[in-house]
Amino acid sequence: MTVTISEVARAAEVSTATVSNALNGTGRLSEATRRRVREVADRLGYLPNPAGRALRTGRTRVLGLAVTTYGGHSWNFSEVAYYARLITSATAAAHRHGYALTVLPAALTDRGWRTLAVDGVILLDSPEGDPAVAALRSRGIPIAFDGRPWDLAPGESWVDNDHAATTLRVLDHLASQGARRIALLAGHATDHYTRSCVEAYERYVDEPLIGHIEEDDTEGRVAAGRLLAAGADAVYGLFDGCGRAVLSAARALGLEVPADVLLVTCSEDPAYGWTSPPVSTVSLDPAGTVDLAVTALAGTLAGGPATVHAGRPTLLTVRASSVRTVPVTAAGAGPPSRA
Amino acid sequence: MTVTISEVARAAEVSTATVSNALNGTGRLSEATRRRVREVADRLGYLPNPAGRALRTGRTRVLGLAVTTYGGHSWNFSEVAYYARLITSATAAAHRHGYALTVLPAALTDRGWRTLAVDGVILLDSPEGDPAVAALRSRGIPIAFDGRPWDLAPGESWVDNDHAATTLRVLDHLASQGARRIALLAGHATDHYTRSCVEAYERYVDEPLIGHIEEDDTEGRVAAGRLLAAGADAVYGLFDGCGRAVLSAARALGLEVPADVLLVTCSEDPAYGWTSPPVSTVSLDPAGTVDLAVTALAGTLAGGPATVHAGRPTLLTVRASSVRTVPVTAAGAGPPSRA
DNA sequence: AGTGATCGATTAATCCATTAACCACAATCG
DNA sequence: CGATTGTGGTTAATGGATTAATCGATCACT
Repeated sequence: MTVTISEVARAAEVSTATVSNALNGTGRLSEATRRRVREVADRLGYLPNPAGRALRTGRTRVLGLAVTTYGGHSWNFSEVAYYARLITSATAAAHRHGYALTVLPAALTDRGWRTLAVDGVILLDSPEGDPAVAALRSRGIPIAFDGRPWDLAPGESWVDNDHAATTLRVLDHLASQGARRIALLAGHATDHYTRSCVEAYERYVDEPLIGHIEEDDTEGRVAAGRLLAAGADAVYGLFDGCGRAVLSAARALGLEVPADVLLVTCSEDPAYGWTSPPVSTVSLDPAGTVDLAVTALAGTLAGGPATVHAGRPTLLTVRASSVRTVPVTAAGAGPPSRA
Repeated sequence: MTVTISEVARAAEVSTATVSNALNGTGRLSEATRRRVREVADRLGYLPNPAGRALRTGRTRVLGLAVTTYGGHSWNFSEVAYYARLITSATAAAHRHGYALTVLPAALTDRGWRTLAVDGVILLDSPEGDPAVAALRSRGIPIAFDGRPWDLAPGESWVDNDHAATTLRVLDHLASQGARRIALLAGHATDHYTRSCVEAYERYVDEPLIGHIEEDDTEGRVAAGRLLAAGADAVYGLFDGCGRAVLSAARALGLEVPADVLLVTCSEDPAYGWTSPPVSTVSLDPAGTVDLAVTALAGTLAGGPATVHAGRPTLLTVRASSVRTVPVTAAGAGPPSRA
């Protein structure tokens, strides 16, 4: 069924070493044999057995992508556009560098997953004291971080936006639209993203008003409702679902957006351009960011140096939900509000 | 750095065969040695080398997921909620069965990807004459189809919805709301999904009016605009972006939804519940469907029989966009229209 | 002619785990 | 007591590719 290197060798009347060298462009061979071996290999439909190769070389040409943020709550985040974009972009980037990519389960340290063969791992929003980091390091598996890590070992790359700056920009924008009491809708996670935003927010406002949303939509609505009930006249949501949660909660309380409550949410979902009213969003460009992380990891694996891309740009798209006066439609924004 | 089976054997003062047997629960060993070997392996932090194991057993415990539908246009579909859901669900399902999952590039037949080690592959919406099918079959790699295949080899499973029935149901719904000239917004692909829907549509209407959308948003808007200009008073969109395309085109032409144009789109995006107006959607439950495909594939790999799940249920969520009279809000639907 | 390079290919070791075949020893049976 | 069965392991072959070491042959140079 499957043809091995020795069958090619036999057919081409050379040794397996010659076949290997011919196909890999290594060793010292005459152009004639090199070509002949290649032809024979093609004719026979030879495909190197990945297991054999991996066993010998110790490399698999596979990268892992792991989300450790939501520890226990593995994989409920399938609806979050942020991850969807990120995963597809990471896959494409890996392919570009000649790697396959497999998405690892959150419980990276479980038995059974320690046996998975990957040349390197991209960790998303690794929280403080992440056990996955220790596990990977002890196995000598190179890491690249998407989202600033808590501590960095030599040779490790990372990529991130400047979340504090982004937060300040959003808060400034909300304040400029007349917001007096800005609330923050955050999550429970202890990753760097959440913490940076919360810290920036707490430095900015006099009296912090923070709600916590997790994957569950109902919980988000409740948290948003509490913020509104507590007198918030503007909300900045740090996660994708926050926008819908606030819209929903506002409606339930009989509040109008943006008349009574201003709203900005972090999201990659283009649909926020078509909601009623269209919602202002902050895009973190997860696709571009993870692309850099993958590229950095591939570079490291190829023997290159570690790299850091801090402060990657974010994009605030102002839509009707956070505008009190004249609608300001930025590039890429949705249609004007009809409210 | 990494500890091999022979180091464990040496430490436990047994042969490597005994270690292997002890750890895998095979062979005939006394409980005492079995336990002792396990302890030593734990203490040393032994992890079986996947390459060595794969080489010997011929199995890798990795599944591949390939989207061949959009042939050349690889990976622009990162924004499509359908795929995002599907990929994450497939990953979770694979993990549940003890497999890792890697998403394969569209150009499956390219050199370099033929060398990837997977025990089986799930093909999404495989088009007619799909070269990937032939390639996989010739390599003896088991296939499970998500979306009815064009031809089926023994041992292959497939899963699909009943697209003709779903289409009829949507068309009936639109007709019941007073639509006289229903247009279809489809794609260029030749997969079974597109074809089933188009055929059902063509049998249903007297004078077909079909537009073609592809990944590009602008193109979609243009196609939708043409349909509306041609006098369509209702549109059924087969893909996720169709809803936004029609909303956008209608607005540009000064048409109201649902007053002038009724709209139903296929989508998994919850955001359609918050658009203005909320858009009726058909959910194909990609997560549940691919889960069955993965399970079927895992079953086949475990020696089980092939399975077929035809006619998996779809869910039509009626929202304001396709209701002329009193809003009918089905379970899971968004908020009532405010128009 | 003898010494050294250089070329072109081969030999054989190696990566690590699995497993069929085999072996030493003790207990059981006729 | 010799033959059989069972127990608890070991030995060695195997899977497929890579690669350091080696080797024969040819050619150049002193």
